[in-house]
Amino acid sequence: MLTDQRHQLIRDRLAAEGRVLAGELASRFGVSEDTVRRDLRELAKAGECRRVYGGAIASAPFAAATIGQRGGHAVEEKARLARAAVALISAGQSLFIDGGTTNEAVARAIPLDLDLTIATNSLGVASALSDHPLVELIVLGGRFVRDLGTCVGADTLAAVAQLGADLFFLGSCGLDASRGVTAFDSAEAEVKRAMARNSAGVVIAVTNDKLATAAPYRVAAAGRISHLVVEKTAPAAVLADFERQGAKIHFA
Amino acid sequence: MLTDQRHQLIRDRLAAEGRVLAGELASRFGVSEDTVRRDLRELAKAGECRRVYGGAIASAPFAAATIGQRGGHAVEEKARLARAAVALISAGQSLFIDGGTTNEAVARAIPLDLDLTIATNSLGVASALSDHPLVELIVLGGRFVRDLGTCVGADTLAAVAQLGADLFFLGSCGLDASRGVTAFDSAEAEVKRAMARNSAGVVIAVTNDKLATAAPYRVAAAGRISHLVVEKTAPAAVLADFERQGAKIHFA
DNA sequence: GCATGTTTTGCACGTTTGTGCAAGAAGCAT
DNA sequence: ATGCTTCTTGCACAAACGTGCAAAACATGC
Repeated sequence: MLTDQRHQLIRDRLAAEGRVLAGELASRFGVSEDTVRRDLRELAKAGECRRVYGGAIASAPFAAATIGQRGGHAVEEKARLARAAVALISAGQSLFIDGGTTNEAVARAIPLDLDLTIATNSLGVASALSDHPLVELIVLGGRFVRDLGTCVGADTLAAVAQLGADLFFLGSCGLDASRGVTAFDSAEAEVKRAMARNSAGVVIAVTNDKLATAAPYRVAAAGRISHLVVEKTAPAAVLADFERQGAKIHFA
Repeated sequence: MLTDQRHQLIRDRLAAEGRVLAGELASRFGVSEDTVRRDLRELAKAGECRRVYGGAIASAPFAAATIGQRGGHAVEEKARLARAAVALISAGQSLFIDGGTTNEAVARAIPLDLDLTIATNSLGVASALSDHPLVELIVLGGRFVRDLGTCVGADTLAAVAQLGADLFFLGSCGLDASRGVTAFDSAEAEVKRAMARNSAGVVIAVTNDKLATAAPYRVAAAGRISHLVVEKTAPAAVLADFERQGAKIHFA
């Protein structure tokens, strides 16, 4: 990867999110953090960003415009979860990625130098992956549900049925050790079930607010979860229940 | 291999990808890296690219040309075309919308209070429509082609085959009265053909630079075009040819 | 036909640039 | 204050670079 190219991508990201993290960029570009830090130093010298501990933020005039817009603190938490989740992926694997903001964060966190085959029914995930040159992207079409940002229905199920994956990144609505993974919508749950059925492993990354909650429609038993990525502050008691049922716990 | 020939190929690649790698070109052309470097130095001297460590990137004036084409100054013209094209839509209709920046502009121009059923294989179109509350949106999945921003392949064709539409907004690569509508890619052309087959009317909105040009793969005969939306400055002679074959001309 | 000059290309050389690693300093958090 | 992460600096190594040179391909002139 060319140095200037990296600089441009950093600029893009600064424009999109207002701030960047050194570690995140490093894993994304497949280079060492030192290199990213050097890049950031150069951009800062050119006045394109301001260097801060941990990364850099877009310089003043621009920052005002975007940072307010996406001010959520959950954004950072989800990005952290996403980085931990991405660590479970190996080159050459094929993945299902479900919808939801956490999974969109996962898609954004996938390094550019990883060759993967990824099938998704989420528009947001597909968009996030559309600039990954090494990712073979398969869009699972169907009836688009606005509230979810994903496609569901018979067409989606048929498309999923034709595929298999090593890992399935399941966007969870509710997660409870006894009731398992649950969703708010029947058709959505059906698609998730199909993806789970055709995947070797199931990965779920959740923020604490989803833990120990349940929604009406059942997607999978807790025992089906291979990897559970949670915040450091997740309640240990809840995690122990999942762990007992075979899930490997990863802290972001 | 001739020197000028090599130069042209490098130019093409710069135009297509925005950057080139010295080593990559060397192995591709079967010459030494030194030769490629000499080529790049010459092109850089002529202002056609900027030399960077590892290769070269398209220089500013050129980058402006392509970026502008994809979203700079032509944007206003495309928005104007899009507004004129949208006027052809009636409430309650079902549409196919193809990929391309012009069609994305069409999608954005669709009023929020129109209830429609729209099927698209373009991520950009789908995203643009994802906030239209009254639009029933169907995503036509398949293998995603980065350069086109659309899905193609057997899955896409199968999805199209199940649907019918009143109007098909065809994103055209080349448009010529005798050769008809043409596309750059075989799989892309196939999807367009399927959409045209299942639609009552075909609408094409084009900027002047696409008129009277042709690409390798044939999509449909000129006689298949129901509505042609063009700029006010489009050459009358060309339009007359289409009109004779049954297309209704609309000026943006 | 042969010699000469020009252009192009590949190779060898030393130099520059970018990158990763290690060690120590500095910043942040608990 | 302690322990962690992140930062800077120096260093080493590999990749890419430019230059000079020689061989080959081609054209040109005698």
